Amino acid sequence: MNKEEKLQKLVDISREKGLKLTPQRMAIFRILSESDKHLTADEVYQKARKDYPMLSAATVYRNMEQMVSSGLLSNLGRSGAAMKYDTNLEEHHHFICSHCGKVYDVYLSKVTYELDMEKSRLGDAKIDVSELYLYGVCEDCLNNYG
Amino acid sequence: MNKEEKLQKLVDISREKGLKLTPQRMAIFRILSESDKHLTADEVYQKARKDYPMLSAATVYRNMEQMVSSGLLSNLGRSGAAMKYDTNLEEHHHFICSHCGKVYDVYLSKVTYELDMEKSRLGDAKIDVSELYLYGVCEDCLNNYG
DNA sequence: TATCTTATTGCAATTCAATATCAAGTAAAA
DNA sequence: TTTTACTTGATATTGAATTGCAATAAGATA
Repeated sequence: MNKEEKLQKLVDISREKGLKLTPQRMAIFRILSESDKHLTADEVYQKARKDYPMLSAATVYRNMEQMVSSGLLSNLGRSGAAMKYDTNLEEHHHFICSHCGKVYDVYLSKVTYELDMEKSRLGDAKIDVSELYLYGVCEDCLNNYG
Repeated sequence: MNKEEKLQKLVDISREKGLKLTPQRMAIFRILSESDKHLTADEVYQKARKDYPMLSAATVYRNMEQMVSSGLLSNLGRSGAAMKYDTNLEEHHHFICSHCGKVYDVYLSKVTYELDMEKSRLGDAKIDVSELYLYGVCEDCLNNYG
Protein backbone atom coordinates (compact mmCIF):
# COMPACT_ATOMS: atom_id res chain seq x y z
CA MET A 1 0.00 0.00 0.00
CA ASN A 2 1.47 3.35 -1.00
CA LYS A 3 1.22 6.71 0.77
CA GLU A 4 -1.85 7.84 -1.14
CA GLU A 5 -3.72 4.64 -0.43
CA LYS A 6 -2.79 4.86 3.23
CA LEU A 7 -4.02 8.43 3.42
CA GLN A 8 -7.24 7.43 1.72
CA LYS A 9 -7.71 4.78 4.33
CA LEU A 10 -7.29 7.41 7.03
CA VAL A 11 -9.99 9.50 5.36
CA ASP A 12 -12.34 6.54 4.94
CA ILE A 13 -11.96 5.20 8.43
CA SER A 14 -12.33 8.65 9.95
CA ARG A 15 -15.63 9.18 8.13
CA GLU A 16 -16.78 5.68 9.00
CA LYS A 17 -16.14 6.18 12.71
CA GLY A 18 -17.24 9.80 12.98
CA LEU A 19 -13.72 10.96 13.76
CA LYS A 20 -12.55 14.38 12.71
CA LEU A 21 -9.69 14.92 10.35
CA THR A 22 -7.65 17.51 12.19
CA PRO A 23 -4.42 18.90 10.79
CA GLN A 24 -2.61 17.36 13.75
CA ARG A 25 -4.00 13.91 13.02
CA MET A 26 -3.07 14.14 9.37
CA ALA A 27 0.44 15.34 10.15
CA ILE A 28 0.97 12.45 12.54
CA PHE A 29 -0.25 9.89 10.07
CA ARG A 30 1.69 11.41 7.21
CA ILE A 31 4.93 11.27 9.17
CA LEU A 32 4.31 7.62 9.92
CA SER A 33 3.42 6.73 6.34
CA GLU A 34 6.45 8.45 4.96
CA SER A 35 8.89 6.83 7.34
CA ASP A 36 10.59 3.61 6.45
CA LYS A 37 11.41 3.01 10.10
CA HIS A 38 9.26 2.07 13.06
CA LEU A 39 8.75 5.27 15.00
CA THR A 40 7.96 5.88 18.62
CA ALA A 41 5.31 8.38 19.65
CA ASP A 42 8.02 10.72 20.81
CA GLU A 43 9.87 10.53 17.51
CA VAL A 44 6.68 11.41 15.70
CA TYR A 45 6.10 14.23 18.15
CA GLN A 46 9.56 15.70 17.56
CA LYS A 47 9.09 15.58 13.81
CA ALA A 48 5.57 16.98 13.84
CA ARG A 49 6.58 19.81 16.15
CA LYS A 50 8.67 21.34 13.42
CA ASP A 51 5.51 22.12 11.47
CA TYR A 52 3.19 22.48 14.46
CA PRO A 53 5.09 24.13 17.29
CA MET A 54 1.91 24.25 19.38
CA LEU A 55 1.39 20.51 19.13
CA SER A 56 1.07 18.68 22.41
CA ALA A 57 2.70 15.34 23.09
CA ALA A 58 -0.56 14.07 24.55
CA THR A 59 -2.20 14.64 21.19
CA VAL A 60 0.38 12.47 19.49
CA TYR A 61 0.04 9.66 22.01
CA ARG A 62 -3.74 9.84 21.90
CA ASN A 63 -3.89 9.79 18.13
CA MET A 64 -1.45 7.00 17.65
CA GLU A 65 -3.29 4.78 20.09
CA GLN A 66 -6.52 5.61 18.35
CA MET A 67 -5.03 4.73 15.00
CA VAL A 68 -4.05 1.35 16.33
CA SER A 69 -7.61 0.72 17.52
CA SER A 70 -8.90 1.81 14.14
CA GLY A 71 -6.60 -0.58 12.34
CA LEU A 72 -4.50 2.14 10.71
CA LEU A 73 -1.30 1.28 12.55
CA SER A 74 0.29 -1.77 14.04
CA ASN A 75 2.38 -1.48 17.12
CA LEU A 76 5.12 -3.48 18.70
CA GLY A 77 6.51 -3.60 22.17
CA ARG A 78 4.33 -3.81 25.22
CA SER A 79 4.04 -0.31 26.56
CA GLY A 80 3.23 0.13 30.19
CA ALA A 81 3.50 -3.54 31.00
CA ALA A 82 6.16 -4.18 33.59
CA MET A 83 8.96 -6.58 32.83
CA LYS A 84 8.30 -10.14 33.94
CA TYR A 85 10.89 -12.48 35.41
CA ASP A 86 11.19 -16.18 35.49
CA THR A 87 13.60 -18.73 36.95
CA ASN A 88 12.86 -21.13 34.11
CA LEU A 89 16.06 -21.18 32.08
CA GLU A 90 15.15 -24.09 29.85
CA GLU A 91 14.65 -23.10 26.24
CA HIS A 92 11.02 -22.24 25.91
CA HIS A 93 8.58 -19.80 24.39
CA HIS A 94 5.49 -18.05 25.67
CA PHE A 95 1.77 -18.11 25.36
CA ILE A 96 0.04 -14.92 26.40
CA CYS A 97 -3.65 -14.87 27.15
CA SER A 98 -5.20 -11.89 25.40
CA HIS A 99 -7.99 -11.91 27.92
CA CYS A 100 -6.28 -12.02 31.32
CA GLY A 101 -2.72 -11.23 30.26
CA LYS A 102 -1.25 -14.23 32.05
CA VAL A 103 1.91 -15.66 30.53
CA TYR A 104 2.39 -19.40 30.17
CA ASP A 105 5.63 -21.14 29.32
CA VAL A 106 5.33 -23.33 26.27
CA TYR A 107 7.77 -25.85 24.95
CA LEU A 108 8.06 -25.99 21.21
CA SER A 109 10.11 -28.22 19.03
CA LYS A 110 10.78 -28.11 15.32
CA VAL A 111 10.28 -24.37 15.00
CA THR A 112 10.80 -23.69 11.32
CA TYR A 113 10.05 -20.91 8.89
CA GLU A 114 11.05 -19.68 5.50
CA LEU A 115 12.45 -16.20 5.20
CA ASP A 116 11.38 -14.24 2.14
CA MET A 117 14.74 -12.64 1.41
CA GLU A 118 13.28 -10.53 -1.36
CA LYS A 119 10.75 -8.73 0.78
CA SER A 120 12.68 -8.82 4.04
CA ARG A 121 15.54 -6.47 3.50
CA LEU A 122 17.95 -7.94 5.98
CA GLY A 123 20.94 -8.29 3.68
CA ASP A 124 23.55 -10.32 5.46
CA ALA A 125 22.22 -9.88 8.96
CA LYS A 126 23.29 -12.57 11.38
CA ILE A 127 20.27 -14.17 12.97
CA ASP A 128 20.98 -15.75 16.36
CA VAL A 129 17.81 -16.40 18.27
CA SER A 130 14.13 -16.59 17.62
CA GLU A 131 11.41 -16.06 20.16
CA LEU A 132 7.92 -17.17 19.43
CA TYR A 133 4.94 -15.61 21.18
CA LEU A 134 1.61 -17.36 20.92
CA TYR A 135 -1.52 -15.36 21.62
CA GLY A 136 -4.97 -16.61 22.35
CA VAL A 137 -7.33 -17.30 25.23
CA CYS A 138 -6.21 -19.51 28.06
CA GLU A 139 -8.22 -22.40 29.41
CA ASP A 140 -9.21 -20.53 32.58
CA CYS A 141 -10.61 -17.62 30.61
CA LEU A 142 -12.39 -19.93 28.20
CA ASN A 143 -14.07 -21.66 31.13
CA ASN A 144 -14.93 -18.51 33.03
CA TYR A 145 -15.82 -16.07 30.29
CA GLY A 146 -15.83 -18.03 27.05
CA MET B 1 15.62 -27.79 38.10
CA ASN B 2 14.02 -27.79 41.53
CA LYS B 3 14.14 -25.12 44.23
CA GLU B 4 17.18 -26.56 45.95
CA GLU B 5 19.17 -26.76 42.75
CA LYS B 6 18.17 -23.21 41.87
CA LEU B 7 19.26 -21.97 45.25
CA GLN B 8 22.55 -23.79 44.91
CA LYS B 9 23.06 -22.05 41.62
CA LEU B 10 22.52 -18.71 43.34
CA VAL B 11 25.17 -19.62 45.89
CA ASP B 12 27.63 -20.83 43.26
CA ILE B 13 27.23 -17.89 40.94
CA SER B 14 27.46 -15.42 43.80
CA ARG B 15 30.76 -16.89 44.93
CA GLU B 16 32.03 -17.07 41.36
CA LYS B 17 31.29 -13.40 40.73
CA GLY B 18 32.24 -12.03 44.12
CA LEU B 19 28.68 -11.09 44.93
CA LYS B 20 27.42 -11.12 48.47
CA LEU B 21 24.60 -13.32 49.62
CA THR B 22 22.48 -10.83 51.52
CA PRO B 23 19.20 -11.86 53.14
CA GLN B 24 17.39 -9.53 50.74
CA ARG B 25 18.93 -11.18 47.72
CA MET B 26 18.04 -14.63 48.95
CA ALA B 27 14.48 -13.63 49.77
CA ILE B 28 14.02 -12.19 46.29
CA PHE B 29 15.35 -15.25 44.61
CA ARG B 30 13.40 -17.59 46.83
CA ILE B 31 10.15 -15.83 46.00
CA LEU B 32 10.90 -16.16 42.32
CA SER B 33 11.87 -19.82 42.53
CA GLU B 34 8.79 -20.74 44.48
CA SER B 35 6.40 -18.98 42.19
CA ASP B 36 4.84 -20.82 39.29
CA LYS B 37 4.00 -17.53 37.63
CA HIS B 38 6.15 -14.91 35.95
CA LEU B 39 6.49 -12.11 38.46
CA THR B 40 7.20 -8.44 37.99
CA ALA B 41 9.74 -6.67 40.17
CA ASP B 42 6.93 -4.93 41.97
CA GLU B 43 5.12 -8.18 42.68
CA VAL B 44 8.30 -9.59 44.16
CA TYR B 45 8.74 -6.40 46.18
CA GLN B 46 5.23 -6.62 47.60
CA LYS B 47 5.75 -10.25 48.63
CA ALA B 48 9.22 -9.72 50.07
CA ARG B 49 8.07 -6.71 52.05
CA LYS B 50 5.93 -8.94 54.23
CA ASP B 51 9.09 -10.49 55.66
CA TYR B 52 11.38 -7.49 55.22
CA PRO B 53 9.40 -4.34 55.93
CA MET B 54 12.54 -2.24 55.57
CA LEU B 55 13.19 -3.53 52.07
CA SER B 56 13.55 -0.90 49.42
CA ALA B 57 12.04 -1.29 45.96
CA ALA B 58 15.32 -0.21 44.43
CA THR B 59 16.98 -3.22 45.98
CA VAL B 60 14.50 -5.53 44.32
CA TYR B 61 14.92 -3.92 40.90
CA ARG B 62 18.71 -3.89 41.23
CA ASN B 63 18.90 -7.49 42.29
CA MET B 64 16.57 -8.82 39.69
CA GLU B 65 18.46 -7.08 36.90
CA GLN B 66 21.68 -8.42 38.32
CA MET B 67 20.27 -11.93 38.41
CA VAL B 68 19.39 -11.65 34.74
CA SER B 69 22.95 -10.60 33.92
CA SER B 70 24.26 -13.49 35.99
CA GLY B 71 22.09 -15.96 34.16
CA LEU B 72 19.92 -16.78 37.15
CA LEU B 73 16.74 -15.37 35.68
CA SER B 74 15.25 -14.87 32.29
CA ASN B 75 13.09 -11.90 31.60
CA LEU B 76 10.41 -11.12 29.14
CA GLY B 77 9.08 -7.85 27.83
CA ARG B 78 11.52 -5.10 27.01
CA SER B 79 11.36 -2.57 29.79
CA GLY B 80 12.06 1.04 29.11
CA ALA B 81 11.79 0.71 25.36
CA ALA B 82 9.08 2.93 23.99
CA MET B 83 6.33 1.41 21.89
CA LYS B 84 7.04 1.48 18.18
CA TYR B 85 4.46 2.10 15.49
CA ASP B 86 4.23 1.11 11.91
CA THR B 87 1.84 1.62 8.99
CA ASN B 88 2.77 -1.76 7.57
CA LEU B 89 -0.35 -3.84 8.04
CA GLU B 90 0.73 -6.80 5.95
CA GLU B 91 1.29 -9.94 7.94
CA HIS B 92 4.90 -9.86 8.95
CA HIS B 93 7.30 -10.52 11.79
CA HIS B 94 10.29 -8.65 13.18
CA PHE B 95 14.02 -8.82 13.30
CA ILE B 96 15.59 -6.81 16.09
CA CYS B 97 19.26 -5.92 16.02
CA SER B 98 20.75 -6.64 19.43
CA HIS B 99 23.46 -4.10 18.73
CA CYS B 100 21.65 -0.98 17.55
CA GLY B 101 18.10 -1.91 18.53
CA LYS B 102 16.69 -1.16 15.09
CA VAL B 103 13.63 -3.16 14.10
CA TYR B 104 13.30 -4.65 10.62
CA ASP B 105 10.14 -6.07 9.14
CA VAL B 106 10.60 -9.63 7.97
CA TYR B 107 8.29 -11.71 5.86
CA LEU B 108 8.12 -15.35 6.84
CA SER B 109 6.22 -18.17 5.29
CA LYS B 110 5.61 -21.68 6.50
CA VAL B 111 6.03 -20.88 10.17
CA THR B 112 5.57 -24.22 11.88
CA TYR B 113 6.29 -25.71 15.26
CA GLU B 114 5.32 -28.61 17.42
CA LEU B 115 3.82 -27.95 20.78
CA ASP B 116 4.88 -30.27 23.59
CA MET B 117 1.48 -30.62 25.23
CA GLU B 118 2.95 -32.60 28.08
CA LYS B 119 5.35 -29.92 29.25
CA SER B 120 3.33 -26.91 28.14
CA ARG B 121 0.40 -26.82 30.46
CA LEU B 122 -2.01 -24.97 28.26
CA GLY B 123 -4.91 -27.40 28.51
CA ASP B 124 -7.50 -26.41 25.98
CA ALA B 125 -6.28 -22.88 25.40
CA LYS B 126 -7.31 -21.43 22.07
CA ILE B 127 -4.26 -20.24 20.16
CA ASP B 128 -4.99 -17.50 17.63
CA VAL B 129 -1.85 -15.76 16.53
CA SER B 130 1.86 -16.29 16.68
CA GLU B 131 4.48 -13.60 16.52
CA LEU B 132 8.05 -14.47 15.79
CA TYR B 133 10.89 -12.21 16.85
CA LEU B 134 14.29 -12.82 15.36
CA TYR B 135 17.32 -11.44 17.14
CA GLY B 136 20.81 -10.96 15.82
CA VAL B 137 23.09 -8.35 14.37
CA CYS B 138 21.96 -6.33 11.37
CA GLU B 139 24.04 -5.83 8.24
CA ASP B 140 24.87 -2.21 9.13
CA CYS B 141 26.22 -3.15 12.53
CA LEU B 142 28.15 -6.09 11.10
CA ASN B 143 29.82 -3.74 8.62
CA ASN B 144 30.52 -0.94 11.07
CA TYR B 145 31.48 -2.77 14.21
CA GLY B 146 32.55 -6.15 13.05
C1' DT C 1 -23.75 31.07 5.80
C1' DA C 2 -24.67 30.82 10.67
C1' DT C 3 -25.23 27.69 14.27
C1' DC C 4 -24.80 23.64 16.77
C1' DT C 5 -22.87 19.30 18.38
C1' DT C 6 -19.30 16.79 19.83
C1' DA C 7 -14.71 15.14 18.78
C1' DT C 8 -10.32 17.01 19.71
C1' DT C 9 -6.70 19.89 21.34
C1' DG C 10 -3.22 21.87 24.58
C1' DC C 11 -1.76 22.23 29.01
C1' DA C 12 -0.59 20.68 33.38
C1' DA C 13 -0.64 17.37 36.69
C1' DT C 14 -0.15 12.56 37.43
C1' DT C 15 0.88 7.63 37.12
C1' DC C 16 3.93 3.96 36.70
C1' DA C 17 8.11 1.45 35.87
C1' DA C 18 12.67 1.86 36.38
C1' DT C 19 17.20 4.12 37.39
C1' DA C 20 20.64 7.12 39.68
C1' DT C 21 22.85 9.10 43.71
C1' DC C 22 24.99 8.59 47.91
C1' DA C 23 25.77 8.04 52.80
C1' DA C 24 25.48 4.26 55.88
C1' DG C 25 25.59 -0.69 56.55
C1' DT C 26 27.39 -5.38 56.24
C1' DA C 27 29.10 -9.84 54.00
C1' DA C 28 33.13 -12.15 53.52
C1' DA C 29 38.05 -12.19 52.78
C1' DA C 30 42.46 -11.25 55.01
C1' DT D 1 39.20 -8.33 64.10
C1' DT D 2 40.02 -5.43 60.72
C1' DT D 3 39.52 -4.25 56.18
C1' DT D 4 37.41 -3.73 51.82
C1' DA D 5 34.29 -3.85 48.48
C1' DC D 6 29.70 -5.00 47.65
C1' DT D 7 24.91 -3.65 49.12
C1' DT D 8 21.30 -1.39 51.07
C1' DG D 9 17.60 2.14 51.96
C1' DA D 10 15.91 6.58 51.22
C1' DT D 11 15.10 9.89 48.01
C1' DA D 12 15.21 12.24 43.82
C1' DT D 13 14.87 11.71 39.04
C1' DT D 14 13.98 9.98 34.43
C1' DG D 15 11.09 8.57 30.61
C1' DA D 16 6.94 6.80 28.67
C1' DA D 17 2.38 7.24 28.74
C1' DT D 18 -2.22 8.74 30.67
C1' DT D 19 -5.75 11.74 32.60
C1' DG D 20 -8.75 15.77 33.71
C1' DC D 21 -10.44 19.74 31.99
C1' DA D 22 -11.45 24.10 29.79
C1' DA D 23 -11.02 25.93 25.28
C1' DT D 24 -11.21 25.00 20.37
C1' DA D 25 -12.60 23.60 15.89
C1' DA D 26 -14.34 19.95 12.40
C1' DG D 27 -18.19 18.72 10.17
C1' DA D 28 -23.23 18.14 10.34
C1' DT D 29 -27.55 20.70 10.29
C1' DA D 30 -30.61 24.26 9.59
